[in-house]
Amino acid sequence: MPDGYNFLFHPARVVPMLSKKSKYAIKALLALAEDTSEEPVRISDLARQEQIPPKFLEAILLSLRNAGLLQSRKGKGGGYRLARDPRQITLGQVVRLFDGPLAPVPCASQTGYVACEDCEDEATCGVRLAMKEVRDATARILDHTSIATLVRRQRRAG
Amino acid sequence: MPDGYNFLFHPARVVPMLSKKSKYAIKALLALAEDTSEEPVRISDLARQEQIPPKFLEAILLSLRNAGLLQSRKGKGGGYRLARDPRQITLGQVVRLFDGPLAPVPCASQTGYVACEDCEDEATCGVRLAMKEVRDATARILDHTSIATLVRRQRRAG
DNA sequence: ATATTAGTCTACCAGACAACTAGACTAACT
DNA sequence: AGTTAGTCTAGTTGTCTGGTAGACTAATAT
Repeated sequence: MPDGYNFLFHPARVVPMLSKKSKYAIKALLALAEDTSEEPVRISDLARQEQIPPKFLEAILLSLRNAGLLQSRKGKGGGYRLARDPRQITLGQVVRLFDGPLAPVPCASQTGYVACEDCEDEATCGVRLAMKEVRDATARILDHTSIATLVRRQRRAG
Repeated sequence: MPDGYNFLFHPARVVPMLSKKSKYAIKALLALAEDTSEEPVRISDLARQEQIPPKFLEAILLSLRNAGLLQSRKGKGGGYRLARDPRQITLGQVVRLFDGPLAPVPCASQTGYVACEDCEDEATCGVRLAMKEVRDATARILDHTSIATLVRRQRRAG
């Protein structure tokens, strides 16, 4: 991101907090939550439906499975399903899985605290205090928004 | 950031929302606001005091000057000073200058809106709605925290 | 004038990471 | 045995962060 960056040029964000992985993961979980049939959904079908590069989605779903959020089945009739109730899957879990801690700065993180070496006194550091506020606000939102919440909202809006 | 990333290893955050530039900029502004003497402060002095690589700080201060937040004077007795009241310099301004929009995702941004091409209907997109909440909360904090606020807080804590 | 001081500007660099892609492998069903 | 569909390893490409080096220019002091 150039320093004097002119927003009129509509450039894509360079340092997105939310990676494509997180975004695709949420979209995939949402699609799986909305799928009423009890049959597993194939990667290829999900990829086509949600406009996600198939091989990329494959890696994402695998991570979600390893994290215990999804179940998989191989072979014919196989695919992916949610491993638990959509109310029990929060955006906070997903975002932390793919993008790491929510805090803008490691010294303000709960789940991934790391001290900064250039800081004399953490207790009085203004940057840290402000960033802790941001982290707390972000966590409050993402940890209280579940896949079920999003399904409900989308139904209401659509 | 590896997907199954183990936080126990305390690795430095890989996708920080707050770049070193923003962090150093805030620390420099803070130091300048706390400097009571009316004389300009040299880059080299500021760099030593705040533990910032001098040539890197140089570029940062230049950006802040071009953005109208700092004044500079060349030659002997020269250096940098705040160009305006510390109450009129918010963290939001600084962070947007160096890191771009606050929104985690371009389609949720006020200052740098860009539509996402894989999204069918923006009004019903759950990801966007949640990220807009995050953006609004972040903006509420950073746009209402000024350099003067941080000075006050540090005094109280120290 | 001229030497010194101190900011300005351009250019460059290494390493890391995001966002994909290719292809071999393995389990399950028919 | 053959087909289907997930698993896993290993790239690739392009971009950005966090820095460094060095020439240039303006202001001040002598």
